[in-house]
Amino acid sequence: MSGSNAVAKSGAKSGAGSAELVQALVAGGELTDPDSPRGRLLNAAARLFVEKGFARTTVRDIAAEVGILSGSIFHHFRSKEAILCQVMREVTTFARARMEQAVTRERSPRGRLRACILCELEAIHGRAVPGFTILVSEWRSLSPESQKQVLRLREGYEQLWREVLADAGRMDDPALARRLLQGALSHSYNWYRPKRQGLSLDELAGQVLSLFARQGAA
Amino acid sequence: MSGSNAVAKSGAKSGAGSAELVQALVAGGELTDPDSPRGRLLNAAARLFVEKGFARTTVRDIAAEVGILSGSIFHHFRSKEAILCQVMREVTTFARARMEQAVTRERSPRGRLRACILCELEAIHGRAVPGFTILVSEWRSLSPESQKQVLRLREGYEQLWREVLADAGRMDDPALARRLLQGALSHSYNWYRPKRQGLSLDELAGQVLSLFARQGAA
DNA sequence: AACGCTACCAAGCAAGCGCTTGGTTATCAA
DNA sequence: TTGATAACCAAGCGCTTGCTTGGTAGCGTT
Repeated sequence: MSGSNAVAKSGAKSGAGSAELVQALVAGGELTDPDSPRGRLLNAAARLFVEKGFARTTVRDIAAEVGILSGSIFHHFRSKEAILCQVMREVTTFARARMEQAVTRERSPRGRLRACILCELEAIHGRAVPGFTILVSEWRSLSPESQKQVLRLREGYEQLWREVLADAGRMDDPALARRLLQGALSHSYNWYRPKRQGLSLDELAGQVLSLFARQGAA
Repeated sequence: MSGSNAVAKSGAKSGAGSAELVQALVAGGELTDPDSPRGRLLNAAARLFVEKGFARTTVRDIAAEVGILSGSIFHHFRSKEAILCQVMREVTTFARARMEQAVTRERSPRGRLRACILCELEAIHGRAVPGFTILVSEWRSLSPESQKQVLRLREGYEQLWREVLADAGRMDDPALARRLLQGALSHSYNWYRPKRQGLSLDELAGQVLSLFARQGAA
């Protein structure tokens, strides 16, 4: 929970917007500068992977998105899969930093759980963490070695979730609760449409919270 | 979609086993005979789609699985996507019939909900409904027209779920509950391993039930 | 002016893809 | 015996894919 990473070192205040958080992570070398050619490629790839899926996105698509030719991509990345891997790494890093920030702001255990839920929902649906859904939907497109790399980064994120869950209620098994929650939340990408339903992300987070923690501990 | 040999294992509960159900549906023209060449192709395709995903499965893979050459597939199906579509249609048909059977056996609302959860878990993890996970994981691989076809069949399955949910507790919104539940259950495909954890599907169903319906209506 | 470096282009290769074509074999009914 | 039909083979076509190669324009440094 105590951020011993570049975020804290860079002095990111609790209330900093996404722009500042990104800046801090870029400065700490944990994220690629989104204004660099490489960063632009990563962002374009993330968007396309979300939109069409990894297999149906070609390197020509990605290249066209940033206005270069397909071959030029391989000046920046060793392979198409390396792009996916790096996207996942950076998405994970950013999502974790963002959730740490959100959790720190809350005082009550239940408030922290709600913050986590909302945080992940925003990552899935908003533009808060572009490419977040890929972590689930394209997981099997990664080679086992790449999976290990991402998993190592992911562990901190999941650890935070589990701590918050364990604090927030009398769940027999926080790890199980997290898994069910992750499935429920990530699947919402397939049906939640903020305009069509009259349901904001914040309200949805509340509904999820009340379903998963009815007895309302703490 | 159930192979004739997969039945014996899963027919532990009371009532008609899967074999009889498949037979009845085949006789009714709702399912392709799994022993026909076309049926064998559908089964092989379903297995491969689950295992490697639709995009990474080639028609040559499917053909090799049943011992024919790739070109011969197109004697039975118009396109690769038509295979996916048909797999999804038959999986949906079978899963619905199976769940109706399971629900009818139960007397209490809570028992019916539990039966639905277990039923879907068995569809996801067991060999009860091979290819069930594709309905979620490969949904976007279908063309819009094919999606409509499958959706029409799916509607009955979802309707049944919603009725059971509405009966089983004081959920404000059965449709929302179903969606969260569907995400949670289908995601379990990515982490649940019956051998590694000491957790049976039946126990998992119980855990899910108690998390989602804590106040224990009915 | 010469260098080194980053970022990119132009062209295309080898492999793999879904799918087509024309023909062969086995089965079975009339 | 003939003819129809289902099931499949053998060969390969046209296209797309990820990726490679060799070269160049621009820029800051020395």
